[in-house]
Amino acid sequence: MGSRGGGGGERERRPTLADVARAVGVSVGAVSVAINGRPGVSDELRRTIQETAQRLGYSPNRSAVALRTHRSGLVGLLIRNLRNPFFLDVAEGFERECAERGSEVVIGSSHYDPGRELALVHAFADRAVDALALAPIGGGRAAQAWKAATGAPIVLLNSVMYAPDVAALRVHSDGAAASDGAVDHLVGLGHRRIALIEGPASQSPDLERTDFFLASMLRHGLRGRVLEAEDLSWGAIGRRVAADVRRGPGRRATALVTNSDDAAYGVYAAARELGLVIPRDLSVVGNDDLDTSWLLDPPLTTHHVDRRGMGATAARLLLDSLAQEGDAGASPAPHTVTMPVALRVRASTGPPPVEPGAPG
Amino acid sequence: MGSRGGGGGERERRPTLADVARAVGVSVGAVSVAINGRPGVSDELRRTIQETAQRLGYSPNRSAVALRTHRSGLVGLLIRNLRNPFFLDVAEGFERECAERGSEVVIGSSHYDPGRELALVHAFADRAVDALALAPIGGGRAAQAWKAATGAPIVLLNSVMYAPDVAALRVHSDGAAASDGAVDHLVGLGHRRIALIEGPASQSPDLERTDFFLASMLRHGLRGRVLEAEDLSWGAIGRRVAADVRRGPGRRATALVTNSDDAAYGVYAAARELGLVIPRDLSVVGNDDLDTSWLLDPPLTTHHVDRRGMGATAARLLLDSLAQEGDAGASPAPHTVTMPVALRVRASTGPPPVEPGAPG
DNA sequence: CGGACTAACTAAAACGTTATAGTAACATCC
DNA sequence: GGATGTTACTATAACGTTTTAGTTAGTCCG
Repeated sequence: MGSRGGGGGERERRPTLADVARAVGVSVGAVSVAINGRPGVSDELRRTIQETAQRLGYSPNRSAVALRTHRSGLVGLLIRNLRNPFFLDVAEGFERECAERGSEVVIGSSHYDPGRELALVHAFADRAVDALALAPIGGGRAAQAWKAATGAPIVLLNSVMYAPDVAALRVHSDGAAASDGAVDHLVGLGHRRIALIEGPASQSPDLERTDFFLASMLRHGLRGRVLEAEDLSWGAIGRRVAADVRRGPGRRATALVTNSDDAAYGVYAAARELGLVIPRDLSVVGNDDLDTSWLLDPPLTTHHVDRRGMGATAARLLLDSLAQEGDAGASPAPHTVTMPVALRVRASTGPPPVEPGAPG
Repeated sequence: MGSRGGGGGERERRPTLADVARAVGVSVGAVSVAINGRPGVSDELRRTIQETAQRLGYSPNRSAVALRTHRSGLVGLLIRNLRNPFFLDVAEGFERECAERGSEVVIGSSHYDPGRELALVHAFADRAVDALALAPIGGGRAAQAWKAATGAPIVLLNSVMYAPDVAALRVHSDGAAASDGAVDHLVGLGHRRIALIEGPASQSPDLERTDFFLASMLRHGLRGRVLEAEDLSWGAIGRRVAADVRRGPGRRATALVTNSDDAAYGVYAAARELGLVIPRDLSVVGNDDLDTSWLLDPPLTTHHVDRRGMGATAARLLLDSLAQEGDAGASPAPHTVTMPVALRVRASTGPPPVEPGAPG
């Protein structure tokens, strides 16, 4: 029954380098060198050693390796919220790529709390985590703290303006193109009063998104409005939308742009409660193209971006940078990758409602 | 500018126990004992040491601790697919609970590949991962491998019948109740030809779900059908549904039960392509109550379960079991927690279509 | 006052690797 | 034929902890 604890049978020690060495009759150094494929042993001995290791079921103790080499084979993924479906897909791509290259990923969620974010960065540093992918929240001390504590590579996700002084890799979707795409589409349909839904500045490092939106509006000679919700929960978004609707028919926004499909879902929920019909009363543009978005009622107009590719790219940048680290002195230039976006026009956008007393 | 690599300034070594010991003028043993709050130093010295450690910015090297104690402070979470929104919420609850108790979580995705699942189990074991939460795929060697390699605690998620011989903790939602709830509801609406959509047996360890479904049907004197899709992707589900629909009006199922909301979404997608209107032509019951499910067109009838609570429960069981391990010899009894489910009746279910030539 | 006990520490041995310095054997070369 | 390498190894010192076995000093007690 192989019970554990109590008076049960003792768990046998897992084999170590020393066990393999003893079995073959050589020194542990030779075994280490042979197994890691470094030069220094004859081909024949290497083969013997590898066979014996296999036979004994040897596999290296990663804690010992990490202690000795300061490399843990762990890559950190620090995101704001595990439940965000956007980062889920990113995480999927990230994990896949890491797995392929022999790294495990340790995941942390900041829950939008700067203190927790910083604590996780230090926890990762204590663990000798080799590299970090960070979707930061506002403030911006985390990336610096990581660099200061470890000097190891870091990639920032979807945060163009964040911590510009930190030598970081960056991967983000093309925010300017997405903004232009959404605004051009809505203006083309006849909308003039268009608003962007945002969370509080402190929670979002994608502040440039707001700038992009205002710029896109300006190109059409329009002044964009920004509706700042307390946070990005559906409830908070709903309250903010309701407040805008109370401004009345001639003043409320006829179209809402969001920075994520998830936020757009919040608008859907609010519209349902307010008795507004999308798109007859209100047009909505999302951003992410989550799988479920075309099953919604109505299907959501949104920007598609290759989220999994984004995660994989982030992992690739990180691991490449890690591999280069030992090489020639030159530190690799901080690299930025911009992922293209594509507007998917669906049924959540239409012409604005005709207003009483309006011309035509 | 603190550049890295090249000829840049050297990163200074992070302080160790020895540094603190030197600063205070005591032995490293004393410092270790003082910092970990174990008895053996005077209160005064303890205070001095802790202050000095704080001042120097000391924090323990987890690799060294892990090497020495065989405890890494890491908990493994091994799921089938990161993109599954169900396990996302579970992961969220799990991560939160672990974080609160000072463990980091290292995440792995089997991608429904038994080989990869097994490889990850061994990778976790090499890392001295303290405990494992596993959402296994069919076959069932992974849990055994974990026990054999580590003897450490394991909790199985939503897999009642899986590896019954392994002394594991188990957390799952109440499959029998969910099955009864769905079938009773549909039969109450007048349905008689009800089918369950399933993936291939090899991919799903929730095989008891099928049994539950057949039993629920039998209680009404009905014979349930099981539609087995090649896998649980929307495409595969769509093909299986299309095949059933081709059986013709008098023979095809009028209602479909799924084991997940995600699978139900696949049915929605298929219905849309086949020109079937839900619920007029086909009723659908999901299982999970994902956030998006009530925004769908039409809102999905489904079973709600506290997914985050499920993850938190799993973490709690695991960490409690870990804490007990050192204690009295008695190994804690394998514990099973069944999470209650609640049917949310929405608009995806209605009376079956009236069939030509049927009585009434 | 001397033996037994406790409290508060120190010294040193692990834990399982990797890396460095050393050694023995053997070829190379002027 | 001795200096000079090269090759294939061995022995051993780290890495930063925890833990075990001492060591010293102080207390208690008869």
